[in-house]
Amino acid sequence: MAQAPRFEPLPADFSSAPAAAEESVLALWRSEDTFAHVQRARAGGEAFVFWEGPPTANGKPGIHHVLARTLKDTVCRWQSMLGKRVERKAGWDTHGLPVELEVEKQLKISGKPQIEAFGVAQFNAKCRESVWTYKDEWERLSERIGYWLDYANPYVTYDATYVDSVWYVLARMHKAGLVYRGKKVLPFCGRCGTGLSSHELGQPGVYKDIPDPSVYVRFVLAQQPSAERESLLAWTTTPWTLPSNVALAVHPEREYVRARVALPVPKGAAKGSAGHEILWVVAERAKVVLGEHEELGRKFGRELVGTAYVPVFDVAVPEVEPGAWKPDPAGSFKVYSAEYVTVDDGTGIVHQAPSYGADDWEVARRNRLVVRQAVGAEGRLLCDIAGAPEGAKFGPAVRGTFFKEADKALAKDLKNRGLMFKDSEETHSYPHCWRCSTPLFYYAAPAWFVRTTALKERMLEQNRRIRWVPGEVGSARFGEWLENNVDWNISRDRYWGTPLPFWTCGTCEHERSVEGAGELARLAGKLPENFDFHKPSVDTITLPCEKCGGTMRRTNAVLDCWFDSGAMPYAQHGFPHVKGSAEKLRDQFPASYICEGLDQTRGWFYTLHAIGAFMTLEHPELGDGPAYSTCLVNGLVLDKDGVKMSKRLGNIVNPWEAIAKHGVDAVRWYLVGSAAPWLPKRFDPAALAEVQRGFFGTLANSYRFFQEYARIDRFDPADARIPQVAARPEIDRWLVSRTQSLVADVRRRFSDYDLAGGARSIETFVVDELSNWYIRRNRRRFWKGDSGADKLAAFATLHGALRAVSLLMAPLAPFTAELLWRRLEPGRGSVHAQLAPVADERLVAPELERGVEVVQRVVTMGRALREKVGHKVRQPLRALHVRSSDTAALELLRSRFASELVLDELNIKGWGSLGADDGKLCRLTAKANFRTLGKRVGGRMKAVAARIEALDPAQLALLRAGQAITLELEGERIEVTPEDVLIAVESTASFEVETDGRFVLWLDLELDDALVAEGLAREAVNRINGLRKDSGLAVEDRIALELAPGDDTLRAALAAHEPFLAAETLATRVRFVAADALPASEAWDLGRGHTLRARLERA
RNA sequence: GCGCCUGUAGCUCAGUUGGUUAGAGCACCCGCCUGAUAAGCGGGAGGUCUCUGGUUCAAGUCCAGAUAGGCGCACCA
Repeated sequence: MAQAPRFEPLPADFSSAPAAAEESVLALWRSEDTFAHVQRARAGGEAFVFWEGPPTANGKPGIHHVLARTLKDTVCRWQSMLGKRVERKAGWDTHGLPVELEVEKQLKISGKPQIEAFGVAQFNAKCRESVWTYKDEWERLSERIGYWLDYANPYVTYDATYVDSVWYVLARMHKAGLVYRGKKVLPFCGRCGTGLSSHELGQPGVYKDIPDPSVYVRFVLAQQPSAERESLLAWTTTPWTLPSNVALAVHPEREYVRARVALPVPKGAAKGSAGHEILWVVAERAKVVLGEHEELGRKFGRELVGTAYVPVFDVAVPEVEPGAWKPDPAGSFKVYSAEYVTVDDGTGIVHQAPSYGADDWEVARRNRLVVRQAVGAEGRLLCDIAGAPEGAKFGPAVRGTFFKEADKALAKDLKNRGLMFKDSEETHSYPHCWRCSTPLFYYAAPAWFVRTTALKERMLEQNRRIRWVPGEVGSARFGEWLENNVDWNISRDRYWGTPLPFWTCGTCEHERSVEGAGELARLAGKLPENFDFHKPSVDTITLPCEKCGGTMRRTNAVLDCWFDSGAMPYAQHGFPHVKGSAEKLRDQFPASYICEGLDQTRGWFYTLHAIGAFMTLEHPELGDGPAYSTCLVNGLVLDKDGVKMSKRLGNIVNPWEAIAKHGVDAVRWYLVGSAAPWLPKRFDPAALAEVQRGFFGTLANSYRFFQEYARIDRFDPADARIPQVAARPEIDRWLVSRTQSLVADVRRRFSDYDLAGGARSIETFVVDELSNWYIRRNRRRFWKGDSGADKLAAFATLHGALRAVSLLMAPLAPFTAELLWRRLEPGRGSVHAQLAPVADERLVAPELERGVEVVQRVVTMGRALREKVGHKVRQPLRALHVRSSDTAALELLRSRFASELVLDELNIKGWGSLGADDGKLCRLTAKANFRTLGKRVGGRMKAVAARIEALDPAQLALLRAGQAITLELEGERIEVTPEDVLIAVESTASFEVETDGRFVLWLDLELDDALVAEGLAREAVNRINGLRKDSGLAVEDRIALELAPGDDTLRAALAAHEPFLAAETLATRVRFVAADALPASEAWDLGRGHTLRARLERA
């Protein structure tokens, strides 16, 4: 016979210091290389494709990363346990502004001129280093939280093979006609000197409320029709755009009023004493903007078109070539019509600065207006406009002033010159650069675009095939985003990024794309030694123009780094340039599952989707579906008061601290199990402690219990003498049945991405059913001396349940599961290499599960009743009486199994009466079963319900006997079956009962001498065992006991129950001595006036 | 302004296709147990299911509106 396994105890400090135990698991995984082993074991499995959204390693990971990574890890582990091959390639996002910004900070430089001065090559070298600042921290945390990822072979977005691949994607898009170069008004960051894409504008924290000026400016008519000065009144919140003004716009179909308004007067002077002026505003706004005024006339907007006015600033502002049209200087400083003008605020007259607004740009294009730029790409004035008055706290609006800072000086200047009608401040939400926080401005700059609008329908259609969890993120949020899709600005006038693979000819403007380093080498003749894709070396490569023979130079820009990460499905394999990458891509596309934060809707979720929509067209072998088929979205992690974590508030939870204190399994379990993943989550350390204690503590105790006795008895799960499940006692079959139900439930939920639901199911099972019911009920079976079939059955049942739990919890709590599994199944390797259990339907016993439910219900009521009547459970009582209308439940209670459970739990000698109704102590009441009847009788439900409540006992008896009865209602006959009537019992007794409508319970409270004696014996056992514990005895220590009862009744009672007493206290010898023989010991009060002294020693 | 989500006990959350008396954990109060023991268990108290209206025989659940919070979109001339 094989050696029985030694069930090792859990680490002694598992409950008090779980982190140490987890570290030991990590050490084991490291030494065994468990991850690699599991991956090898699944090498032949069907692929479950997971893509890791690449983090940037130049920032520290936080607690929200623990949530996201746990969700990723749990699903991957689960799928792996389903036998799937789950490749888990790590990835790093290494390009882009955030990196450059970090390096600028490091070098204590700021802005493009300083970078250029520092040297682009050196700057990019610094960037390449900087991206790894926190790589170790990321890897350490990922390892510590059990996030299994292949960090040995990550994809890195700056790697040559990666860039080579991204070039391929871009070049294919270019060849498909989807890439174009345009001049567009874009949100622009002056500090970074580059435009932002619309999804960068969607990053959290971009829109911030800041005070903006709100100014009403007079545009004085060039032709003054009367002696009183006449102006068009325009409103703006961006005075800095006024020097670049070239036109005004009005709505053609709106009415504008010519209003006579009193000029402002000094305090105390009569209104109008300073004279009047005439102002034009849209009719709807006249009252609000002008206040008291005299209406002199009205004109439609279209009638105002062509009206000329005097420029507000008489300075030479640089003009720029719009490119798309030839400007006509004669058109400047006139009124034009534009449909977009609204009357919700302002004056209905909109000042036009084409370079700084998309709508303005469009008006300028249609009317061939001149484009003036007083503010350049750095966000600073390109010429002197206005000085600051003496003593002003603000500076002048001179060349070099940052646009936001020019506002005050300009406003002051307008005021001094009498052109300011009204001047105030309003708080607006204003966009800021998502990384450097500089206020953005809209600016017309040349940029490269991907015509994603051409893919809109395809993206919408493919989106409908993605399973979003939760669904509304896809249907509403993402869908809406796609509906409003605009072309993707992929160019950034920066340094550290994938260079755009587009070359243009200086002579004939011919433009071409390059698919990768190979093609570049072919076109250029050869590439320099150690060719690097990055700036500046790539810019040294020129190509001969295939059209005119001129010289083609690469466009200066680099790629939006979001494109990098969106291209990871292809570039992580180096597709198509790396050998074998085509096969690899086909195997690993589309993703079965991705999971990131809600903020990625416009980030990675979009870029993957958009590029996927194109690549699946280019490469039909990739299928016609979306790039990913399931997307699990997780919400924000807030602090315990529901406040967003921020450095400023100091409420950031350090993941390391939480992990050190409670162990990462508790953190994982809490984060995933406490609520749906997409809901904002509060991180409450107190709740975390509760998870650790309540669930993990109980589970550990359950294992400890098993382990202790299994070891003593050398239990072997492979023992041939273990009875088949069918031959085990009911309570065992019950737990086996519940175990199977749990397996089925968790399988369904985990496979359905309902991780929280699965966690809850496991937790309920462990705490309520396994620990609090099964183990508590069956403790004695494990203690008893013999090693017979019953004991083996108990061991096997408990072992099976713990085994199932360790397997089911493995994806979510990988450490604890491993600790348990390795002890329960020594020599079988890692729990993570196992296949998930499959429920055995044949072992599910619904009648037993129902029976235990009934038992638990009656026991709970019985305990409440005992409490009510003041008899503690130690005092045995003669009988328990039960009344119920539920005949099936009564039948269950009568079974030996249930009877034993109930009577033992409640310490009662036997059933008193167990019946439906004796007509005296309780009464039956009937209620309609709305669920079954409702559908059938519909509108007559109320009447039927009333009739059922009024049924007489004879009819109830019929129903209880299983017969249907017929009700007459307004001439109609309604058949009522037993199922349609819910019969409840109600007590009519004058003494204490416990009832819940289903059962009525009462106790036989009469105590005879025998019951009292037994109660006393139990009291004695209780005290003696307390003493045992206080004396520091081990559980299996035998004792010699000396008892000194205070009176003869007690002496007789204890003597009568001596075998019981001895057995319960493990006394090998019990000796009764005189009361004064044990003077040193404490006298216990056993109640009813009895006292007892005792002494014990180890036998 | 528009869209989505959330609002259930003091706190954190469950609540299946509408159906009898809305549940759990924590905290609180009162007990119990003591061979899992620096654990464990039971009982009690605690709810106008945010509000209003509607559909329905029946609404925490469906519909409409309001309200509060969150997230997103748009506008911000």
